Amino acid sequence: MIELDKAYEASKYEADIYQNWLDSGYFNPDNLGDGEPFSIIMPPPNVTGTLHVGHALFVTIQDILTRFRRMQGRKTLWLPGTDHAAIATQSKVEKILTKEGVRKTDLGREEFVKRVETFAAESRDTIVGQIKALGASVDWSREAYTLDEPRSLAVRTAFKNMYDDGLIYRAHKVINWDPKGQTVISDDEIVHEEREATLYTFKYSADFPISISTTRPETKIGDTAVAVHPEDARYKQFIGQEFDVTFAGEQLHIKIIGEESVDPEFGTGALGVTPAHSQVDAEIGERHKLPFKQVINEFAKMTAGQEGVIDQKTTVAREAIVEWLRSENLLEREESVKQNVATAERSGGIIEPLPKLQWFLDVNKPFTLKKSQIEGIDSGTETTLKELMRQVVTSGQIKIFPDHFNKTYFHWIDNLRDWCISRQIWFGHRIPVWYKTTPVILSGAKRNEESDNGSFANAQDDSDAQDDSNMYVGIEAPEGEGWTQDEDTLDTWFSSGLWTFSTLGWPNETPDLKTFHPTTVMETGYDILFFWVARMVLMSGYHLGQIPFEHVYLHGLIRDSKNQKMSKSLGNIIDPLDMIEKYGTDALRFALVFNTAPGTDTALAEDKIKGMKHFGNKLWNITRYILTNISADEVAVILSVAKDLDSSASPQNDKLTKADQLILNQLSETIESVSKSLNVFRIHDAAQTLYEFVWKEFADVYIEATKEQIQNENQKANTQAILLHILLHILKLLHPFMPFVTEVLWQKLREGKLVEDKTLIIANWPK
RNA sequence: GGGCGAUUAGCUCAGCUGGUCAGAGCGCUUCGUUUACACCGAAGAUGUCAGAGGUUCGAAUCCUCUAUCGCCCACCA
Repeated sequence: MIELDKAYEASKYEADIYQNWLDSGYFNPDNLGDGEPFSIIMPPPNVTGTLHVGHALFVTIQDILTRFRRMQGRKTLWLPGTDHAAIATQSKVEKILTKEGVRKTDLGREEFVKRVETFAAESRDTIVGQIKALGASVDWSREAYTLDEPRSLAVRTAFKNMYDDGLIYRAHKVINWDPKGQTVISDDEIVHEEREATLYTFKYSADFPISISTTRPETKIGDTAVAVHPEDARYKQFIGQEFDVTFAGEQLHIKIIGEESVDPEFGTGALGVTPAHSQVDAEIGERHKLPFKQVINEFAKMTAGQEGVIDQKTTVAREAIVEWLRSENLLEREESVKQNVATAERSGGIIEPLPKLQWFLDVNKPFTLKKSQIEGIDSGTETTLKELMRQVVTSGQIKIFPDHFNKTYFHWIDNLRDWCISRQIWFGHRIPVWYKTTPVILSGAKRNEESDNGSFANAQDDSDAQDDSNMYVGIEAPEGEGWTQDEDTLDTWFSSGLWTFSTLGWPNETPDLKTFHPTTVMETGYDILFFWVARMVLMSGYHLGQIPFEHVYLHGLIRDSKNQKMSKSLGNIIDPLDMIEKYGTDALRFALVFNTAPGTDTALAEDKIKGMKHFGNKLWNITRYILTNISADEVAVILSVAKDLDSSASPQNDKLTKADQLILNQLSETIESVSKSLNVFRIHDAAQTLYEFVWKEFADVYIEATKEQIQNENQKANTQAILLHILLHILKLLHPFMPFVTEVLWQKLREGKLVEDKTLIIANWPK
């Protein structure tokens, strides 16, 4: 019969097996039957380098779900892709250039973007190679990239549609400026770091009646009001009064206002309001129609104040102002406090709130949803993006798993503000807006009477931005001379939000879109529930009137064996390719899903992967044992007996021994349990069940029993048939988890004419 | 400040809708060179399931509180 090596050596087979799968064409749903469609769009890895174990985890989970459904006869699509990851990729390339002593401004925009594209292309190739190494059964013929031409068309179309509906607008607002990265970023790209700070309490000037407290005295140059609680007996009498003071050489006009939001218990109970340099103060400023006085520029330097303050970094100016307060005897108190400082996730720069002209997506503005398949929102009725995002989860149309993330999702939506979608970086989707004249650089632009009256030149004011004839918003560039495209690019999550349908051909009404959208499952990390999952819901709801996916499966983060985050600096990174080389892909895959719960972080030790390699080897040797106990001339008989086993759930064969009956029962229980678990995404349960069945019930008990049974001529054929019967089922059941070793063994059985199906990929899932 | 989650064998964790749920992997101890596998097999040790109340015929599993840890969100200047 067929000879097997004593041990399974994964590296000997994996590459060939994967190539055979590709050649079979079965990763492409066009080559499958007309079963019920099943689709997963792969969360596109960033083209910033190579894959880590986190990627290996999501590839494994998605591949398990995909292979399971394909074997069940569903018309299965798993569509792969990569993400241009605007800021992340740009800064990566900038770092590389810096090492070469080159700055991006030396290259110019066009040349720089070309460099980034080259880097992205190489990175993409690496990533594709790794995804293949992991055994992903994706349809490469449909591979997408967030910045390729079809996706660009989708982005421009989406922008245009939302602009026409008044959801995308351009406005001069206080935004999160990253002085290090020189771009605006959204609320979600901010991370708060707790730091020690000094809270200073002082008066602007000796004749000012109220003391205020702040950790940032330098911003007080931009104060235009002092807010107190309207019921505060200490200050009530001042509300409505206005004062002119000289503060550190700067003339300030301060109005005393009553604000419910001011806490009388904190500090002096009075808040110096700096509308231009604080998100909160900006809101107060809006409510009270206060002037916005900008005193800090894009480089975090002061644009006002006396000598020693103006043109200085904010931190230097702070010292200077405190010094001045001391010398003027205005400083009343200094105390140490803990403070949350907003920093940019990517660059680490400290966020400087600034008023700037940017593009926003309005999440609260009502619009009419023309064609709706959203439960609870009828076609032609009004809704808002926020309501839409909430509704699809409330109604249960989208099911999030594990379900406690529902609460997190709602919590985020409740706190959601308009999304700033423009970025001052070069790499990305250029905003599809053109201006008749070159837009002015807005550095240092002040929001005051002057600027509103025209010093912005071409820059539109909030109110009339929508209908300015000098501006053109379109899918393609406008005809005629003298048009200049907006310099900014879009937040990478804008294009990512379109991912479930831009990958399927939208805005064209393609067969793919019709067949596979809404997609069946979105499988991704819980850490990007807000960034991405919510944005996809928003975009799909708005543009298609559909949910983007029926199920959301959130996986946890992979940590090291000591439960620490993996990072280069800790040197505890587990490289999936190393593991594949050492233990084989199947071992890595099984280790990643074995004994882990969805949505929970998991520790991964190399020992665990090693252990799972042993499991693959066990399977190998089980097959080896069975093959050595079947001779070629027995095959026909064995197959005919095995066929009988297949045809009835509980064979009434009176020759069956107790051991035979037991294992057959255990098999049907295992089949039922595994299918059930996979149906509800309990992958770890399914993995555990299979492990137990294969090793404990089949190998340790039944196979041991067969060593005697097979000597008995009465039982021999039966025993051989049952061994084969169980083995075939195990290979099928285990295939989604360990695709390589199961396929190798399947092919061996095929050589021995023990199975007919050409490949396990489309073998029938056991029932 | 608000929210979410965790606390189960030495380590890492699984235990879905309460009743073979006290488990798995790794590690550990002893024994075993039987032609599937030493990447193995057999036998074995370790846990008042964080603590305190409560619901129940019955709770690791549901409720309340407490403690510790982790994460997310947030404008206390």
